[in-house]
Amino acid sequence: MDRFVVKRSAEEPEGDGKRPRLEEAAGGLPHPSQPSQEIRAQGLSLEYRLLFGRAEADEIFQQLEKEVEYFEGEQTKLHVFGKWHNIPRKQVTYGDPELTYTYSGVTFSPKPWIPVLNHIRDRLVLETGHTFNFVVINRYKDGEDHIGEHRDDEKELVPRSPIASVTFGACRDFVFRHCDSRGKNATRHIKPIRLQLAHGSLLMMKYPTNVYWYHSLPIRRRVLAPRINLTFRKMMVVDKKVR
DNA sequence: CATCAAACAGTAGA
DNA sequence: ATCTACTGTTTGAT
Repeated sequence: MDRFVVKRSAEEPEGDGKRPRLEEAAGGLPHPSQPSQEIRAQGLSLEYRLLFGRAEADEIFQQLEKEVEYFEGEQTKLHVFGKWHNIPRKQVTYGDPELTYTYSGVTFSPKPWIPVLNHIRDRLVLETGHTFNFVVINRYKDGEDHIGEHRDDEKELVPRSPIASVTFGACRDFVFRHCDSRGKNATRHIKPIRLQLAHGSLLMMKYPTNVYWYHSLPIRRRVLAPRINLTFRKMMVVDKKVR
């Protein structure tokens, strides 16, 4: 791994701006309890660290397995290239009640917050100084479950707000690819960036990562255990359009 | 109107 | 013999 810069920064209060954010002014500076790795490439800005120790992560994982209720029925299907597919994972959204979230033409309403999710969310505020009002939970039952390349570029996201990706359970490869180096007509040759996301880890995806970089969780047949990933976001309240 | 897809299937190469 | 990475899909939504 020599094509991107990894910097150690245990104490750095904020990565991308000179001025403190409003949230920090309100809630105090973040207090990271673990050293973080900064991962940078052109247009990519990530911060990776462990958020929970082994014992606490184990406990949260079990709680998630017991208490999270995933979408069923229509909400587990996706229409792509003229065909309907069952998504190769389980998925659900939780969040503040007035929010909605749309992808691939389907609008989701979040389920109301539950204690285990608030526990994780509180820790994120404490450690990063950012607040979140919405979370997408994906459960990959084993290495066959996966998600294809995409960007988190939904309209409802607060512009430039970071996305916090928290992982529990099996460690899986996670791949970033630059939009200009995908497919046959690639205009540039930017090598993909591969990360491994460990049990209890946090990956902060900061602006402008999602403008230029696609990410995916590819199939890994040797992985037999489940992984639960939670992506916490900050969404805007959008008036529902009446047509 | 042009773009392009949170899916899979097929295939080549490791 | 697997497994992985890359290409194409071909149609409806934005």
